[in-house]
Amino acid sequence: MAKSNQKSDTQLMEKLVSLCKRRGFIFQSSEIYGGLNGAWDYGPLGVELLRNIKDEWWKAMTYREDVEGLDAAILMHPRVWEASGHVENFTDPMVDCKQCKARYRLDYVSRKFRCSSCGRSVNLNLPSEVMDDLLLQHGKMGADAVADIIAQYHNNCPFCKKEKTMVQQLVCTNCGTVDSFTEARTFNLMFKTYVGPVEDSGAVVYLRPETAQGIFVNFLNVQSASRQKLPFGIAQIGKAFRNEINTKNFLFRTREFEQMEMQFFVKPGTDVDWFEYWREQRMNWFVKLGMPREKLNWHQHEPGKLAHYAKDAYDIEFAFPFGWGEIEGIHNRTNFDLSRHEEYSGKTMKYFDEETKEKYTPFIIETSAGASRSTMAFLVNSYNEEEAPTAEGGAETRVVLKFHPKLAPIKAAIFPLVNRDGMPEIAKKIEQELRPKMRVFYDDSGAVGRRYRRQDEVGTPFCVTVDSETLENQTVTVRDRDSMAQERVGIDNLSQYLLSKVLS
RNA sequence: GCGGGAGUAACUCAGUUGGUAGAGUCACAGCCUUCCAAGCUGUUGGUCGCGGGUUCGAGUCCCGUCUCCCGCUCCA
Repeated sequence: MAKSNQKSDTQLMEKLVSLCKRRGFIFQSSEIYGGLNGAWDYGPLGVELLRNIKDEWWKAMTYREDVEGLDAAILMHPRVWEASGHVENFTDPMVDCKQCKARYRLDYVSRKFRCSSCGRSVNLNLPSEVMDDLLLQHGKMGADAVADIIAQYHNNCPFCKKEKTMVQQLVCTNCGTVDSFTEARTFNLMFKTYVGPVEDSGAVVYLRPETAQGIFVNFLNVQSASRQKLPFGIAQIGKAFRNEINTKNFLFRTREFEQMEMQFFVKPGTDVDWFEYWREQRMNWFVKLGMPREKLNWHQHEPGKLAHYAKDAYDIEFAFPFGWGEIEGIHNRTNFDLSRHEEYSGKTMKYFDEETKEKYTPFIIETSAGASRSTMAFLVNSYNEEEAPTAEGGAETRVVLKFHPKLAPIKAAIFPLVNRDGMPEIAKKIEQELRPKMRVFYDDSGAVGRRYRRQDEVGTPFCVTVDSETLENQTVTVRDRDSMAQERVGIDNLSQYLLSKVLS
């Protein structure tokens, strides 16, 4: 993001957040109690938008012969998260330098050993688990206790030969200050809770930090129940939870969020081709729903920075006002997950290929989209302010959310032009006819121009108006949100007309 | 977690040296209106984020805390 646009970008976000609250898209969680950090509620229009996005995803991903649906429980056996690596890798001990306020992951802090007697420094070789433990104990254990542990491996100082004098020192790589760190604090990003009324460690379970594991552990259940052959996928939409250190940017980084994930199981060796296939599919999905390609970006994870499970990984990023932000990840997870679950559960996760008579552990191509993040991206993308003519011939700013009709919370609004001559009655009848077929809104208050603008602000693609001509020939005007152009349509054809526009 | 900014009606914001809390918009009920908001009349709506303290008296001063925004940091 260019610096010069920073202020207007911030203003854009503020206007959007304000509109979201005022019109019932997004509210802050527990607002009357002062709010809960990083949690948001979807209001009447927000939930429609979110549902529409999820529906479009579900149709695109599961209305095909090679993908099945699933809805796994949020609570899973705790061993799942040991197998997945989340217990081990989702924990980051962090320290802050008291001198320069820099924050580090503890394992990135440089360290040396020093003799507390003669003061000379030396490199020591200790078993790695001892090294790790010493780091974790930093600040919590006295120098003597540290010296005792080191003495089990190096009893004497190599220089002055005194016993039990070696202590560790942590060096800030930013300001060079020695031992100025806060106590190590661990942030496990998984929320913990307890099964049953007793809070003992045997009953600990986690709120899932991703929906994917529910798919992996059900791989063979789904495969056999649906009689699918490889390659095939399993799709799931659901909430996930991460105890983020910092939440940020409205819906972008929250502690509770919703994922739309599809895990595609393939024969090893075919994974690279499927990876490319799904990348293309997923990018197209966003474009078809109205996102300009130039507002979307591929970000490839650097080979050295890939997650522990991944062979290749691309993110689809959207141009948010605060910069590029990931809205979906397409990852080649290899056979890591199934192999680990096989190891930890003792149950086979292998697939038997009837045709080639081979038995193997499938590779997995993951498409993992954020439903919450996508909702925010679609909101940002749809927000427009434009000059619109007024009745007096002047110009006013028109705020309009240009949602794709499939995503719009309200599909059509119905107005009587004026509240007399039988127009309200006809308009009411039209409303009742349309309501079972799509989300509609009836409005008869104020001038019709005001009603149009109100609908623009929530992204309603069509406004139907009953006027005096309706009384003569049974036609109404249908006003297009984006062009503001009107077209006369017969009441008989109205439902068909709108449905064809809304569904295509 | 650090630094900076902010929090007063549903929204955007005023609020003087500490002295009974305001405006516009929105909403609602009418009136008027024959196609692109801000005509008329009336009405609803605020423990000034929350909790302490100072004071005869706090939206205003002090302390703490929560939340939001920006920048760092972090983001298996």
